Amino acid sequence: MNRWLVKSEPSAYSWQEFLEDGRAFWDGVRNYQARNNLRAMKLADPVLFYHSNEGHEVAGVAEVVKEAYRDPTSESAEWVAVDIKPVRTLSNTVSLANIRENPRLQNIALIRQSRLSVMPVTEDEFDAILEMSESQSGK
DNA sequence: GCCAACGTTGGC
DNA sequence: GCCAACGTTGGC
Repeated sequence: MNRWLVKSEPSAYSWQEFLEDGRAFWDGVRNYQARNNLRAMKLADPVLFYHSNEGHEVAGVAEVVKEAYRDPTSESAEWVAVDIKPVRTLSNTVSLANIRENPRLQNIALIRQSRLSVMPVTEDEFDAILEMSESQSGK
């Protein structure tokens, strides 16, 4: 099983909207590296949902419910979409600033490749983010 | 609003 | 095939 992180601008599609929808088509990706990551997603892989541009935070955990298929929003067959559904909302969001401060997350693609919108996350990185969410009881 | 990072395009 | 110009993303 692999773990992933996807970015969304809250003004375009927020975690809250995703919760209300109960499922989302992850389409519109037009970057080869991101597409390759979409193609590698398997059913039930966990996916962190990150708010870019505004918020700068991981808001929740989703999972893959449909593996890559041709992106209906593109005329070209080279682009793909996946479907994901919300699994749980983090008890506390984990901010980019906090991620930067965590020694376990120094190599996370979110920091190293800030423009990539779909990226793999290691098991340790995934666990570290969930632990940070649980431990920030006062914030 | 600015700027760094980086992907894409097009001239040569 | 190289590289400059340009566009986009996303943090600050």
